Amino acid sequence: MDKQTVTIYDVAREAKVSMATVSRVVNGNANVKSETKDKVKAVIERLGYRPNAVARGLASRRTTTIGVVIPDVTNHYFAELARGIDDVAAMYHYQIILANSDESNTKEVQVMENLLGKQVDGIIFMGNIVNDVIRDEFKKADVPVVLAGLLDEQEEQPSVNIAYRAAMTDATTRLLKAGHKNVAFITGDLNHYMNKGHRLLGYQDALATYDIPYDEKLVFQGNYDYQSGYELAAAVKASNATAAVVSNDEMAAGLVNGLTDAGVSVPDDFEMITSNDSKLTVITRPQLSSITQPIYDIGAVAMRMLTKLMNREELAANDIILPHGYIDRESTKK
Amino acid sequence: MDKQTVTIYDVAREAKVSMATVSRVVNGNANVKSETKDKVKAVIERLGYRPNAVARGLASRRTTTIGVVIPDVTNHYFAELARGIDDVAAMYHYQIILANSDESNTKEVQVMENLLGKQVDGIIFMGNIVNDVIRDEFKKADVPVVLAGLLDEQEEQPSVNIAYRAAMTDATTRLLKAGHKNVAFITGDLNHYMNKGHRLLGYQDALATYDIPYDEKLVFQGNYDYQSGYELAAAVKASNATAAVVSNDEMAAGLVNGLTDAGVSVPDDFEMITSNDSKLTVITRPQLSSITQPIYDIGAVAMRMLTKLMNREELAANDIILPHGYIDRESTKK
DNA sequence: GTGAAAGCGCTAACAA
DNA sequence: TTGTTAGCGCTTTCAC
Repeated sequence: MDKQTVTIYDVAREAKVSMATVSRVVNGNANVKSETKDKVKAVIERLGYRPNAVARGLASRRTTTIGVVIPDVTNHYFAELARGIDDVAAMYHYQIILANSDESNTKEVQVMENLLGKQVDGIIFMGNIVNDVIRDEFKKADVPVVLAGLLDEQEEQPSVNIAYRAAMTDATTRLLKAGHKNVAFITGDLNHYMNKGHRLLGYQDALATYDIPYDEKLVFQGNYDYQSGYELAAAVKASNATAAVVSNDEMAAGLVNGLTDAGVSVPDDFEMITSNDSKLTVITRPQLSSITQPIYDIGAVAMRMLTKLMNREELAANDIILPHGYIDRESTKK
Repeated sequence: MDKQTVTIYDVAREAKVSMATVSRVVNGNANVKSETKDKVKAVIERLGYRPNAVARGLASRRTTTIGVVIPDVTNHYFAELARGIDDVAAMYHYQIILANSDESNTKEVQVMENLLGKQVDGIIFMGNIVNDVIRDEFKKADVPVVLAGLLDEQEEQPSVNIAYRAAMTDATTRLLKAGHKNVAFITGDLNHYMNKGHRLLGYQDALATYDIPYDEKLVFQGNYDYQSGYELAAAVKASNATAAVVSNDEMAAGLVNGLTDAGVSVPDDFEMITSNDSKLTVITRPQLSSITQPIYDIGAVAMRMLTKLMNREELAANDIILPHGYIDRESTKK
């Protein structure tokens, strides 16, 4: 049960070479005669030597570990991002330290400090909001930080996202085109920049195009989960809305069930479009028409971007926008 | 952008004490005069000193990092386990290196090696099967490994689970009691010990109690996902089954939708019970009656167990079984 | 192509 | 209560 017994020193002795040479073969350095390389490799194999990454990290000042702060792994949207991150991290031989933040500023700061203490080579940050406190933490980090599925109003950090505003315009337009005059906009906290500064504007853009006045009574805020969507159903039904665009799938699932339970038939009496195209969209009845977005890819691209930053390579663009789409299912009429 | 500049040495110099003393205050060692402690703390504050966990890990041979191997973060069941793990890990000041394995033996072995190379203090392993290859890897680990939501046929590793066999007996009995003679057993790969060695036996136990012969034609294997459940619907409908117990929620969601789409009304024509009580159970229509299990707690308890093992404390029990329950929803008749 | 040696930043005896 | 001094296992100049 005691850790690590065979060291680079043992290998050097057994192979009758210096530690430096062993280090070279372990790290694939070309400057080793192929015959010594073979000899060393044989000893490594025989002794079952496994390099100590901690010692290596201390000596080289690179840990090949990155930090990932996630609001909650249990949330499918973020889990999907995380999966994209982990896959390309593995591809580049990085490990991931994952930390749940619950979007609490206190926790976010604390996990950032932990991560930095562990000497991660970079950080990918997910969440719903970037405020001064956390922006400050980014500044204190001596390593690159990239945002995945998150926009900083200040645009200080590299990020990868989709065009939330345009996507919301598309979805709203789809409904307006069908003749709806009163389309509800159902979203999360409007203090979140992505909602207020992007989605809402996209919704308004569409209204403007159809010369429909913006009506605050048609915007509803939930907290992104199923229950809040379900509870919103009553208010939505009571409003004069005949359709809705929803910012995320869990709320949309709640809404469609809530509406159905309240005797409102979707899509006959009420049409709706959601935003994430997650598996939930096909589980609900009716299935949910949705904006499509490459969530996994957002994570993957963010991680790829981070590897470049860690290698001090130039970035072609600081804020990457991945393409989105739309798919018709059963919550809209043909 | 360069890492860590102020070291323990800088603090010592500024505070006019030795490194040892600084180390003591940082680690909360009691043997420091409170006035020197204050002095040192002030300097730490002023300089913005942040201990280097890598150096600490090398010197102390403890990294306060644990490895978590997970089949796929994107799977809600495992994500929930991971959340439980992370929460108690944070509570004990451990960080988590998360690695997706996709249940591929190759990947599992590889991530185990990575983790061990990083000198993690312990590992929590999740998956569906423990075979010789991976058992060997556990043996090679010089740190404790605990299984969460996974049983080893050999019972070599500490683990935490629920009584899958009894739970399945309960669910099956619920259906048998209602008068069903032909209850289907729908599960994942029967090569998985948890299915073959526990759930199936539990199903058979219930049948035996009701003197109903076991019929292989009533057992269906899927691969745990929505699609496979949906596709199984046709075969299930074609069989003489009038009810079913299902091993996981995604398959159950697929099955209920598949059945409904095929004109079979649940629960009127067909009753079913699922196993995880996840949010999916309330999203589907009808909502799914389910075995309830404390998934988050399984992760949490596994992590707690690991902390004990890492401290070389005695374990009261090697294989912990957490209580399960049952909840009636709409996929069974009252 | 290979080796010697000086750290990387910290902890943990052991002294004092 | 505090300081001194070895390391921890590796990378990385710098010589040879």
